[in-house]
Amino acid sequence: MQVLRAMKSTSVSTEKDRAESLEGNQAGKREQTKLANRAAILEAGRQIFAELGYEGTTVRDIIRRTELASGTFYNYFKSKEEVFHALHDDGVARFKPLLRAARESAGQDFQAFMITAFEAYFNFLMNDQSVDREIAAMPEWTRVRFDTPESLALFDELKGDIIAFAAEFKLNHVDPELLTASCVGIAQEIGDRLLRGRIKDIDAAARFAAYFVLGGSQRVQSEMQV
Amino acid sequence: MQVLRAMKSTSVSTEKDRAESLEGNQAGKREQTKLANRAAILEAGRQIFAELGYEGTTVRDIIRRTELASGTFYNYFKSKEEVFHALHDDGVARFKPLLRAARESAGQDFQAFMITAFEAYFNFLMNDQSVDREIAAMPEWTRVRFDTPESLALFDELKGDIIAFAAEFKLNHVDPELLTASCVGIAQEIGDRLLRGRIKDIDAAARFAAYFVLGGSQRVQSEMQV
DNA sequence: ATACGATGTTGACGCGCTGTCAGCTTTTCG
DNA sequence: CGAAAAGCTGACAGCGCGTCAACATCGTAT
Repeated sequence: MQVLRAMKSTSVSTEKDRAESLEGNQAGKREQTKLANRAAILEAGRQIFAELGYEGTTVRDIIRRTELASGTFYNYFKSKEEVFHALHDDGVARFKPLLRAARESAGQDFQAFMITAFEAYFNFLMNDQSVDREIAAMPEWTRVRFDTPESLALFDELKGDIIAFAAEFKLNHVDPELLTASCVGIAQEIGDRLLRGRIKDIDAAARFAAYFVLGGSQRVQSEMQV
Repeated sequence: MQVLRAMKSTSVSTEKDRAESLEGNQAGKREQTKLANRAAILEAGRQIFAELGYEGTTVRDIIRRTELASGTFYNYFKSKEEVFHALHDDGVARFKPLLRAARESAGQDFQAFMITAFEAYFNFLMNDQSVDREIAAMPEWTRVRFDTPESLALFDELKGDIIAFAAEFKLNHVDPELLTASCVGIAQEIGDRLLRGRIKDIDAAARFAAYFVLGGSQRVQSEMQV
């Protein structure tokens, strides 16, 4: 049985847009079911991953939560990994505009960019219904991390921004790759602690990270004393 | 068939010590085979994980590389995850003394500690036969990360060191948890790039990281211009 | 030396997941 | 409307999982 009007309202946004864009036009029924099935699988996957963790879920678990037959799954995805990648990429796509907004609101102000960007990331982490959020928050010892092309594109975009600011501030001896990597590493580790509740204050964390990137622990010291 | 004198010379060091310490004494034969079996499984696991990746390997793959029967595996480990954790912990145990050496050689010099510690970590990553090294170097999109109690203990030790230096330098407004987390994040991301060959110069990377932690991008700029 | 209990090993078994494919249903289009 | 294309279905063979009754080996008491 195919899934026609499945998709709960919680469905993944970018994917939903994809569906709706064809729905308005009188798309062929075939086209519609394909979109609906894909969306149903993704939504089921999002739920199951959140419940069972990445390792714990099976393709069968996902498909069982839809009205589709097991074989149909493989018309849309090769494996659970591909489902997760699609969900992950969707999250990245949702975050991208937030990063762009941070850059635009900051103008030439490197410090403002850093604070806004870290804030945007941490808020996104804590509030967006992304798979990564659910997964990372699980009390597991073994975790997964994903480097999709979409992730790498985001990294490159951030690197581009950082290169621009570095040029502005004559940081010509600072390797942009290393600098960007460090920012990402910091965001990851601090984000992880936020998700696990070991740290509560999102804004303080963002300021810490931003000052740290700009001037290291010394700068943090001078800025954080109220 | 039990494995008595299995262990290749490449076997995991800490575990090997455990075996040899009992071998010298006239340990019971039972005791010996237990150690040898455990070691054989670990060594087989190390190889297979390196060949097939974490996700790709099965308990059967591991046991097939030993002379043991499948049921025996479960007398020693609950799952492949537990094998990996043991291998991982072993790596952590091998790294720990290197970190201690860095702290002792640095005396009261925070900068020296940071440089030596990052150098030690990056060299360890690139040269030690750890599972993590092999795994991280694989061209996968999906990766695993492990937070074992052993890892957390290492983190706490590092945090303790950092707290000591922070007190020395009156960094009383710098949250040690966040600072340590940032160091770890930087080490992870840069280490990853070293493993994947995107970056070559280990010492330059260590200096970058150390200066970055101390004084952020500005400090890197002023220190790295030869 | 022998015998017996304890300890550990073995591999076959039932179960569930994987990915496939022949057959069937639905859609498209002339 | 009818034929061809598209795609859904679920049964199936293959394999990994964790278990366990039967068996082998070791330690120990006599």
